[in-house]
Amino acid sequence: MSSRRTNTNAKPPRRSRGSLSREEILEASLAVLTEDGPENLSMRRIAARLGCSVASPYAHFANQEEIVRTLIVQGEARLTGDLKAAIGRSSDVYEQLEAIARTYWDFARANRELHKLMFNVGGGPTYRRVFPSLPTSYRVFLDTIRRGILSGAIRHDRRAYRSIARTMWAWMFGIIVLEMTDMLRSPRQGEDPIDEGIRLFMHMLRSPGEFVYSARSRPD
Amino acid sequence: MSSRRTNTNAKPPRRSRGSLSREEILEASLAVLTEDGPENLSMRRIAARLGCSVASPYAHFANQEEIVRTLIVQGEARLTGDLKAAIGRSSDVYEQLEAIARTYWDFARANRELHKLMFNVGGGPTYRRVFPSLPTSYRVFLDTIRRGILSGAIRHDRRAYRSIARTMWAWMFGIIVLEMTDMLRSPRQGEDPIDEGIRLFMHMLRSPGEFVYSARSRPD
DNA sequence: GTTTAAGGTTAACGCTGTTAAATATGCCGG
DNA sequence: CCGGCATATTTAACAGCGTTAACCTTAAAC
Repeated sequence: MSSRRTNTNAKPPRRSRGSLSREEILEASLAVLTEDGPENLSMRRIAARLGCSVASPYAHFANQEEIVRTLIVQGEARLTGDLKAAIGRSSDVYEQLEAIARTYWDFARANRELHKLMFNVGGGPTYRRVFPSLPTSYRVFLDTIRRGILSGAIRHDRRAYRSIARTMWAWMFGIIVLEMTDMLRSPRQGEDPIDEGIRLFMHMLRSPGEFVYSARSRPD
Repeated sequence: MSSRRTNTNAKPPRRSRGSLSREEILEASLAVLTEDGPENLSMRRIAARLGCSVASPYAHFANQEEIVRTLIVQGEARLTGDLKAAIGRSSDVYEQLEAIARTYWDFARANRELHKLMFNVGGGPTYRRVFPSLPTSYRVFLDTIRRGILSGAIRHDRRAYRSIARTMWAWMFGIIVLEMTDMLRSPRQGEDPIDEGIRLFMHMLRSPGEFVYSARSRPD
């Protein structure tokens, strides 16, 4: 049998010239990411979903890293947008901080694989220094703490806002990562582990003190 | 020239029969891990370091996952030992908790790549459910909080010890991960970011309250 | 000394990212 | 309407990854 008759080895339809765009590639990458997880986000799976060959995306992105970094930056932008919208719903600093914690938590749960990729947790490609300096999402949180202290709503040493923000941010980040990697035994039925931490930190912020800022308190 | 004369294609020296052991393989794996990071912990690099062929380790371990899991379990045992030694140096619960936080921090900094592997942060092979239920290291921490509350040193609701432990553990874990992935702007010169959090949590624990335990406090 | 089983090696498969070379296609000037 | 060009797309290849079947060597048992 001639190979012309059998369509077994018929060439796959070639994609026409301008039919591939950065947006389309990013969409397919995000789809692969959310369906298969960051550890399976490969160029070949992306190409398969696009119906193009493995090398085609390289005409639009320098390499896989550029795709991943773009996904991360866009995810960061979405998270930052969510956080800004959350603090816009109240003028009380404590309510704003609660809203930030819950919004961050909800974002991570609604975009598990993307969040893993963004913070390089749970496998997937590893690239150094994705965020330029401070992530904008953290900036929103830091400024909220700072506003609360400067306005007097949070009665702590002015110099302490960075320390408080770092500690509370680390808690939020940690509880999310632990939850998303199944390393967390949940609290009682019907409650998110984020709630107990919110209560704890809110209590801490409401009780005034100079405790946070003290130079070299470590005993030696 | 006969191939016998040139030693260019001389066969590499074969390892004799019992010369490979589980311990030796684990040592080489740990060396590759600490030198090249979890994302480069490959069977081929391990074999190269051992001077054996790629397939030899498969006579001693079922697959790469078993090697990684063993490294993780051994790392967990070391960390748990460090934590137990740390709380043994004092009988005051607050000092014990401070010691746990600093010990955990020091362990992570002294074993960066191992810690990344243990908690699946910063690339490397990903396997589900490495720890059976609760990591023993967390168990040590949880019991310390529990002792403090039951003894009355920490004046909080008895039912709250799990919540407090989860929150403080998530903070420790988060600050370590953030630091190890270069996502943390450090506090002032000469101070570890762990110190400010310790002060904050110690203050919180010393101020009594029922705030932590309250059912369904989330507004709806 | 011969046999045997266990451990070591080799080569291969399919997966990964990446790239040089070949091919096809859309567009633009004539 | 058609030729030529630029470039998007494809193909095939390379190196490295985990894994395994088949082969080989060696140490020990008899």
